[in-house]
Amino acid sequence: MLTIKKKTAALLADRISSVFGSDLVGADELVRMLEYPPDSSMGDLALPCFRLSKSLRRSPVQIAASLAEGFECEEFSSVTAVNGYLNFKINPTAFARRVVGDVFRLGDKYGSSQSGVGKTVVLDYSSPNVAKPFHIGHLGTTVIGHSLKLIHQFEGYDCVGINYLGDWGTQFGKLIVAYKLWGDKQQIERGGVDELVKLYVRINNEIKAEEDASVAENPDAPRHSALGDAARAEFKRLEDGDEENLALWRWFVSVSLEEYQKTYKLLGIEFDSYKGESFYTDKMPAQVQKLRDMGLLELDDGASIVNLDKWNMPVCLILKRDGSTLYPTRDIAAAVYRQETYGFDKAIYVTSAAQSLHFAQWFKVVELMGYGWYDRLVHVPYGTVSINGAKLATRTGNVILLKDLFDEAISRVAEITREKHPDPEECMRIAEQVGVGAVVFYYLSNNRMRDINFVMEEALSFDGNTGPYVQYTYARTCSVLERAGSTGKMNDVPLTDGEMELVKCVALFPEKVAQAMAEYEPSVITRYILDLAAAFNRFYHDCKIIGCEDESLRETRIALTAATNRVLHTALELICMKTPEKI
RNA sequence: CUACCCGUGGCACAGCUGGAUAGCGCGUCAGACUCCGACUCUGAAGGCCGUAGGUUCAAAUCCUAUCGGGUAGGCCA
Repeated sequence: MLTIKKKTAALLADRISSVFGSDLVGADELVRMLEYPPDSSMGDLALPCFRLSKSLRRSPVQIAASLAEGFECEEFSSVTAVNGYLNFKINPTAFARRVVGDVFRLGDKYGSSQSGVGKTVVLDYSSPNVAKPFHIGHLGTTVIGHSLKLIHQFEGYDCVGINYLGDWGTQFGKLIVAYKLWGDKQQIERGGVDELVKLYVRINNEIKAEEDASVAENPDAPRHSALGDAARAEFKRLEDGDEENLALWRWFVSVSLEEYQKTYKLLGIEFDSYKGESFYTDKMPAQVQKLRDMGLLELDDGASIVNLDKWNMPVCLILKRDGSTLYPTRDIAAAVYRQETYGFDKAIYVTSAAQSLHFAQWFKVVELMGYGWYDRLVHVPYGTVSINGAKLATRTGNVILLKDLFDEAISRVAEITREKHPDPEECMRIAEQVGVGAVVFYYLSNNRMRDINFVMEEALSFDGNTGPYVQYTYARTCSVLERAGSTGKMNDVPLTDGEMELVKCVALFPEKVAQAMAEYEPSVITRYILDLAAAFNRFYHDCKIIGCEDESLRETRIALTAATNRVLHTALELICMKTPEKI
């Protein structure tokens, strides 16, 4: 399948060499040079000839004129030179026929260039911390990460989605102490992760109180807490394989996971691996030894570090003064394991931009260690989220749990759908798809690097550029097709501007998918969906479809609707949106 | 102090591998449709693209400086 640009570039390359007898400009180069004019009245595609003027030693105006002179082919109804631009007007019927034909022929593969066939990509995303709240701060990594996985799968990659759970560390010592002191098994079984969080918050407060008291008593002595000591001791026992503590730890993890699964299910997310931090504890020493053997490790103030001065970065800490490991150590060990296990062509890490330095550092360390695959590591950062203008803070209670966010969204939608759908089950199903979709669409509308101020009212709005708007449009196409009873057929009828705009928009999809993947940017798809929905709604408004008198025109319009329906479906799924046929 | 990210109409955002009159949504005002689904569509008002220099035939887009906001920076993750 060829996109308009590729097809045009191929024709142009021939044209240029036959007119100027020069092979200076290749088709690939021309694809990059071609652009869409700001106004379609100028043309559907344009080649600015300014950059060619140096190599062809002629003025842009002359070049455009020479190329336009007698340039005829069936693809274009006209090729004209305007102020140094070579403007192409597409032959509408042939073009529409080809585009819609591609959509019908390729079905749910339309838009994919299959550029990832035979390659493997590992995606590390979502990764919540066990026994800590799963809140909207995790929405970015979860939704962007999964969307990137879907996009890569669509392009033919073998994908491994990894939920790198925060399931190890001193917080488990604290949790064990807290549970033994105040915990209630049945309460946790009933209340789930919320109860664990309560225990965790309580012990942290008590430890802080003890420390403050110790300072008040003797300002010169270091801060101290008996509970803190107990927590460290329990974690040590856990590390040493104490059965009782291990059992508790497993239980805490499974209770937390159970809760997260509910949210994942709403979003349609499944992971291929849940290997968390705990899995890598025994894989770190080998990497530390390798660093030491290679002479990369330096002692600094008792800690083991890798000096990164040469690369204008602060040192990367590998071991604490007491010899215990750190975050970068674990990430390096995990990357090595994943390369050995999956042989990835790309490993993508979706985390907050706040961690950019951390990733830059350990990526560099991996390179220094001589691992040839260091350049396959990709950090995909995203901006931070605030709520109503205020920063997220567990302590002050300024958090919105993901499950509460989705519950709220769903119940608001349910109030509206209830009138239309008396069947409670159907009503809830639709409310779920639309409510969750509204939040996801809102989040994925922006450039991922932009900081988001999360305003519930806006996220759940139904007007304008929103999830409900595009899902509604999709449902409308479904309804039209159902009433039509067929998927139509492209006939040789003249197309209006509105119809052509829709066809051009459909034709753009493959480019957008490629761009979204190249930039690791799901919002490219989100905005494309908006364009497509708008183009369809204009078409829908201007043209009678089912009620069209002319049979061959009616069939054509139904086919256009079917193509739109197909692409909307594919595109929505790429950004973790459900596609309800009725709303 | 150093590094990275962001700074586009009242609000929230596209456009940034330089290219033809800077786009979309919300809000405001005025219309159309009320039909294939409660929706949607059309038009108007509103921007010296943070500021100042520079490169170029051409700068919202590249470079430099500067201001404002955010994030990170050795024993947390």
